[in-house]
Amino acid sequence: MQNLYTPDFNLDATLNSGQIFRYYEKGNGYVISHGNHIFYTEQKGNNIHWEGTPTKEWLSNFFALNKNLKEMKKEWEHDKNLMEAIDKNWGLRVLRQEPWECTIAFICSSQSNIPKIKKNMNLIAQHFGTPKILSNIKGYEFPKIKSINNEELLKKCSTGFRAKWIVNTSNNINPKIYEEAKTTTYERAKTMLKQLHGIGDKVADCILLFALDFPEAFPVDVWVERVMKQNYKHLRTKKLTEIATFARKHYGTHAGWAQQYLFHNARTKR
DNA sequence: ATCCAGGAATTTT
DNA sequence: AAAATTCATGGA
Repeated sequence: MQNLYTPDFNLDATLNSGQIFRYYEKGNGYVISHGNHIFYTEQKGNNIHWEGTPTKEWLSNFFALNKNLKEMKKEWEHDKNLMEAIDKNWGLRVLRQEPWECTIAFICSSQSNIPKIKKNMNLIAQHFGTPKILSNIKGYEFPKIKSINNEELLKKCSTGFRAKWIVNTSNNINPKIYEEAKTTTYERAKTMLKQLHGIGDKVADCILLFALDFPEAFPVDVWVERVMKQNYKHLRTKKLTEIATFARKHYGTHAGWAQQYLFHNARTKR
């Protein structure tokens, strides 16, 4: 296995915080399928070991190792509740995903839950994607853009009423949308994504944050809504978009990372 | 404005 | 054990 130095990194918290869905536990680590890549990885202290298709460069980018968590934490020191969430899950990182897979995952996420999204994504990869087997590591490449276009088959993936959104988006998406979105402003990129079927404010923010390098995007789902309203009483009467706007100002350029800590902490505590 | 779509997970009774 | 509720988008 190859080795990668990963300071301030928590593989368990990162994978289990509802960002990616095609992975399973194996041995002391995980088998992860994402985009075209399949690999096994496990963490030992400040290093991860891995084997599979990715290069070291791809993995470093995927795990967003260039981001400085200690600096982010400093910017958020005024927020006591966030400090608690961070300390409990130190090393949780926002991954840099392959945008198409991320798009489909979060269209599936609407009115759903993490175990079910995992089921949807694994079935979609099995039905529409290509199997990839590296000795004892088994996974699927995620189907290419435009190829997820059979509504009947999508319904067999338990996607329910989202099946037609996926077909519609798959057929109508401009493959260059991601490159274009990356080079424009947060607001404009969000507007572009929301043209697609099944993508509203929350799903758009997830794609911006998890795949398009907009760390300020602050997706507000019920968990985050609850925790924000609890921590900031003046938000109790506000709408979701107002909460998101407040949070982007309040937490700054990496508000989305703060969101990821708040979300994971809210879901795992008790 | 309000209701519903499909469905596993979660919470309440 | 069984019943009610959860959950984000778009269309009626």
